[in-house]
Amino acid sequence: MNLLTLTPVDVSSCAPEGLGARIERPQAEQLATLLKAIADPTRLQLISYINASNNAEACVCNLTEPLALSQPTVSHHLKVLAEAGLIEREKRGTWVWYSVNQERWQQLAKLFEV
Amino acid sequence: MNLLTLTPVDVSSCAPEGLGARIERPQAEQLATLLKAIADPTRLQLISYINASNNAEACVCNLTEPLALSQPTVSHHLKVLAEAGLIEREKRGTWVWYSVNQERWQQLAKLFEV
DNA sequence: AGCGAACATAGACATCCATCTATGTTTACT
DNA sequence: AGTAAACATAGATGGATGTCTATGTTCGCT
Repeated sequence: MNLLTLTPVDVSSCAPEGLGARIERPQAEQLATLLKAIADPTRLQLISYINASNNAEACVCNLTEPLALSQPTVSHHLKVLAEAGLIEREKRGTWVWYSVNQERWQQLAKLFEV
Repeated sequence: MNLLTLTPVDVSSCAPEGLGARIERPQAEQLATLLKAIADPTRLQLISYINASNNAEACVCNLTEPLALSQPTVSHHLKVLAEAGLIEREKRGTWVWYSVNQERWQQLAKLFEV
């Protein structure tokens, strides 16, 4: 359960041909795990807020107030997104800066190209 | 709760600028509802199986066996997808044929174009 | 060293959800 | 009309999940 040693699912190998061909259970489960990470209103807002920030990055303290959520709740959601490989973590001093993994995001887009 | 009178969310207006700009709670919730519909391994398989079938359509009885699920469970998932506007229903005699709404599917893809 | 700020983790709790069995509804066929 | 098949709906149940409060950890500053 170490965040740093997590190896996120390889999106491009999840469904190489998108959803045009039959996918079997293991691939479907990996894909679903990835999609579940973004299928939450709070996490969608977090991603959009990070993208809309200066340098397209934000720390936790920048996100709690506009979302009106407690700090642990925001941390929890960021962890879910990070475990899915959709955002990246960078610690600078006391602050932790999160940014969207654009490459991974583009891989996701390919899933919908039927 | 009538399936026929449901008016699915207009995907294109959900997040007109993708997730590059801040989205507020109501839009985020609509989007999440849509994404939750596909964030399930069984429903991902259903979509892929439908797409891979003859004429890109399938009836319930074609889907229960390969997915090893009960018929009511399959019907339930198809209903969720239909309510999200991602698949379409067409009754012919005793059979009900489901097909993927390609237009709506393409709209989804645009959400990931950051 | 000690304190405060930023963030993570743990645990609790209420709600949602995927699945099942049982049953209802519609259609085709004899 | 009666029966069987295809599908939907209802209700139950175990497990996942979003949120909170309380607490731990790390870092900078005096």
